[in-house]
Amino acid sequence: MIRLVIAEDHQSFVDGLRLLLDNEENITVVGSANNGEDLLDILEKKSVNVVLTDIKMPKIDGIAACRLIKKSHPQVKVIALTMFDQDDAVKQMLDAGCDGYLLKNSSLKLVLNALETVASGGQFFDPTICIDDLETESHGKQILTNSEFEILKLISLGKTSREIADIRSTAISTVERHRKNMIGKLKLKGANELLRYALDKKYNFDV
Amino acid sequence: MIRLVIAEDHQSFVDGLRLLLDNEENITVVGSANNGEDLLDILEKKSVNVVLTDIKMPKIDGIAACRLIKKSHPQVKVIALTMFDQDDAVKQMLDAGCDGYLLKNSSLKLVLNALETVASGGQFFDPTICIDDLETESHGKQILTNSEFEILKLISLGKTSREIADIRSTAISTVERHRKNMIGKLKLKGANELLRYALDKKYNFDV
DNA sequence: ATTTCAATACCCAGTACAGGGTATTTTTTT
DNA sequence: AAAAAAATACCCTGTACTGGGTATTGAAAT
Repeated sequence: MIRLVIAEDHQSFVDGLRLLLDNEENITVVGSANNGEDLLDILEKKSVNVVLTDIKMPKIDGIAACRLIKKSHPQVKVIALTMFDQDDAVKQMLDAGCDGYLLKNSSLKLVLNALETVASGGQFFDPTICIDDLETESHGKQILTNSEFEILKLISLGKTSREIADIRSTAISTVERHRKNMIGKLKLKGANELLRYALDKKYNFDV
Repeated sequence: MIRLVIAEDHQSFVDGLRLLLDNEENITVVGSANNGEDLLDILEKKSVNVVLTDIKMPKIDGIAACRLIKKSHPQVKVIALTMFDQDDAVKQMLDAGCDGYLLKNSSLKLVLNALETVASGGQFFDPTICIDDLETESHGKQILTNSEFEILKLISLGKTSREIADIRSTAISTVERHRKNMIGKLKLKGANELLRYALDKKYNFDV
């Protein structure tokens, strides 16, 4: 029997997943949290085998939470959830000792597969995330060029293309071109996702 | 002698503050961190009296960090730093047991005052943050109407107005109207800030 | 020495949203 | 029952950005 806790800051995602997993006989969702602090609280109070946790969460993020869990409850298996295929985040999560990772848009079947695999002592890594890239640190890293990275940082600060162009003393068209290129190579959809990606990336600006 | 650690996301702020405090004889900055995890690490390794910490930080935020510090090192004094006068955050920080809070644009004099006050066992709260408002919980809270709040959540999930209209079975124009009203009453500028606000607010969706 | 890549910059068409105004209906308050 | 607040929906104009395409320049790689 898998006794699962879901930690994810979007409650609707939690609700949806709970609903899907309710039909599974060998899985009980014993609790859910919207942040790392609540997750750790649940671990103190209930008997849990597997934790499915978002990487980016308020209060204590998935990486820090995983580290703390592996220290205090080493028998608990941890599977990371990520929105994007972010090498750095996944790498840090692996470093924190997680037992698997999934993209948030994974099929239910894949989720079940992952849960059962880690519950029985294995590891499960979403096939669409390429581990080889993770090993060759330098390779997966330099996706963005210097200008792109610089612009990404400004985007994360809430600047518009107009403002970024002024700051960098270039034409707006150039900034827009860089945005488009980033959206293309990161496989994002629109300005919103780029902003979200930029905000997410701040995790790694200091690494 | 005050043995201080500064924890703050923006390194430039840390550098600036370090420089200012270097001239103070009774204060030694024994370390600095850009995230909560590193902050806790420093506490393990060095002898520290006072921690000056940002509330919003990667990995482990200031509130969670404060709680953990007060558990493991109850003698260490914690002062919170906030960019804005954010009632909820300050309230949670107080709840976590912090000994004071400052706005980031405080004068050096105020910072020194705060450091010395808490180091000698007192509490120091930035006078421009009104505690009275903090008590009357209901007061500052119900700014957004139900529909607005619902739409804000969908915005935080990255939905466009078109998608939100579909989900809620209303016209796009209605969603756009709610967006405009929110931007107006929250004094924001544009879709980006609304998205950032929506993402920020997730701190409180679960409170 | 030549190819390749990054950075720069422009064009056009189309979408998403802001910022303004207004109007109708339903619900809540009084 | 009347007044106020919330939710709904539409108008128009302007801005920001996407999704295409293309071209020039300098630096790095081969």
